[in-house]
Amino acid sequence: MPFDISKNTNYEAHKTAHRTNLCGQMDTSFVGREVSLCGWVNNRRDHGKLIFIDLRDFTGIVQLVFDPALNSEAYRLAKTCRAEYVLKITGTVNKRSPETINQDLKTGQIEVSVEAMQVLNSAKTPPFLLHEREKVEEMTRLRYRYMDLRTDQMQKNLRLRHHVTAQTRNYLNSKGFLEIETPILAKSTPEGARDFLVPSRLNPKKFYALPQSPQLFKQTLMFSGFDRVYQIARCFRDEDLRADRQPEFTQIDMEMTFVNADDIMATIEGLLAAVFKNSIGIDMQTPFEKMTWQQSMETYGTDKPDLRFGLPIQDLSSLFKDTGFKIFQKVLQKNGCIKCLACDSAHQFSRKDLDQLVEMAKSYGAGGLIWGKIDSNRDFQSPVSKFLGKNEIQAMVEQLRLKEGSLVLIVADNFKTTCNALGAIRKQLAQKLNLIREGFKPLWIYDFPLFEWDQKNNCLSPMHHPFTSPSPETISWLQDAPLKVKSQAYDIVLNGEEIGGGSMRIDDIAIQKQIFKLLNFTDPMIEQNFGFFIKSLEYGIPPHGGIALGLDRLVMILGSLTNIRDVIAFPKTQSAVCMLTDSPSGVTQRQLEEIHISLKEEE
RNA sequence: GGAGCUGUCGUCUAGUGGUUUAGGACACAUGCCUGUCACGCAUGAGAUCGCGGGUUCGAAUCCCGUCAGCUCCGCCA
Repeated sequence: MPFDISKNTNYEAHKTAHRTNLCGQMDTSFVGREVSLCGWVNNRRDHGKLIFIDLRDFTGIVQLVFDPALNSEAYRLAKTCRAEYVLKITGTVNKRSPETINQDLKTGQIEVSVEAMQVLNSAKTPPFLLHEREKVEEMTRLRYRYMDLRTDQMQKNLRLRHHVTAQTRNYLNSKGFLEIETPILAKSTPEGARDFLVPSRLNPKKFYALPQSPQLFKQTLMFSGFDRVYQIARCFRDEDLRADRQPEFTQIDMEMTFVNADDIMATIEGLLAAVFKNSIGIDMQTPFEKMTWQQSMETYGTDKPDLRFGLPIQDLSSLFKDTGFKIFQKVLQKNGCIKCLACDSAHQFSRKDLDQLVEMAKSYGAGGLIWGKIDSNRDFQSPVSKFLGKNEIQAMVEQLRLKEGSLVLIVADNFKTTCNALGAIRKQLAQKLNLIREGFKPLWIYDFPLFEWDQKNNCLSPMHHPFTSPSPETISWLQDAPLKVKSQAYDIVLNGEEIGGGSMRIDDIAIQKQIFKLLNFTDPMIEQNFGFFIKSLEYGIPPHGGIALGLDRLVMILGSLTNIRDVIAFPKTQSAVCMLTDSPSGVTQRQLEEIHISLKEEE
């Protein structure tokens, strides 16, 4: 069930000098009582001698009635009211006559006959109708964010977000966690995303960096004996934006001492179960499903699979190992693989649809996409069928259990590209065929490779971060075959979104140094960037690990939304601009001089 | 860095080379209305079609460029 504002409001607490109650609170239990209410004019209906105003606050809408016979002054004022005027009224709650009850309104059983009114503020005509938010272009809503935020939807989203952070604090506090803040003006590090830099006025030519995450600080707090800490931490990464990525975002960031990965996962499962139960009333099954990285890539083509539908990727490499089909031959010679998706309802896919899927595969770097349909003669109708042997087709039909009307989509390329392309197409098919079931499907992905190969720089790079502990089972490969080493890292995935990730950390200085070496960090570089950290490892540090949840994404999923801008009060556009404040913007010459910066002329 | 989609009164949109003086709905203004509830009725105001070039007798419409928004690839330890 969706988040309900009324169930999460302490009405008594909102009593003030101006008002006795809230609008959405009004029901038949108030009949006969005099109340004072404050709010905005949602709508005015002027019948000449009788005026209705729908008064709105964050809890809902209540109908006010203005009758000149009751109070001519209030009636006269009501005539002048327009949408979004701010009112304070005092009146009596009356039961509506049966024929005037509005079933669509929570407060529709009653209305307030206004005896006194004060217009606290007037308003210009709003730039868009609040109840038409869904239709209004996002650009307009972001420009007038203060109006957008008045809408039911945004009120609900941000109140849900608050509820999630409140629940998080409650839960973690009860488990012995301390909330400790770490610096926002932090240190730039060479690894990972681009840093946002902040020049230092007091230290010419030097820069702080905004933290990409509080990683090293929270580990350091473990070294200091705080045992377990968390933080609702703002993080900054100067990378391109997406529907689920903003340059500044919020993590529920935590770290624990004397634990193993299972302890951390159990803690997160408890936290998420509490959050789901208390915010949207969903009971989550714990423990969550777990899957190795390898299995996830093989089966779903991604490390963040959406388990609300099946449609597994299947491997055809061995089936085609002796094929005469040149494309497959070449791929297999280069240690690539042949994988496919198979589904029913081939008739739903026009030639145009299939061409689009081919384009999609190409956009993910695949050489192409081979498609084929099983027709009524159980033949494989495909542009490439003439290149395939009869027995190969027969074997494929059997392995994939194809029947009339089956559609097969094959990608042959290197492992990563094949998975990537088919993973994306799998999601596309599920959407088109309406296979995505309602509900929430969390799972853990674990057993990640410790490193991946960076093609561009021709070196190893950490899959998670350089402080991730190798798994004991594979650590012996570190020197000779580092790409075979698995890490003690884990991601939590929900409905196809990565909502968090963490790891057990390295607590052995020798291993930490070895990893830095493997990553091609030179000694001076280590000293300069992680000097304090390496040094601290020498002073007795406990085994520790942690995790960070993406709060924005979590709330987005809880609210059944499709972009995180809708759960952020003041988000930025795809070009990282704030449409409300028009940041970023230029600064004065004087400001620049103070921070020892001169600007290059535009080329 | 790349691909795709979008841009017309305040808002949402119709319009795909010529009866377009750019139409409608909602919002807005004025007036009427005692039971409406995204009230109703009447009248009115409101857009040189994101911006700049080009093609054409003629451009909101076609072409090129550019800007902005969105989705995606790359990127995001």
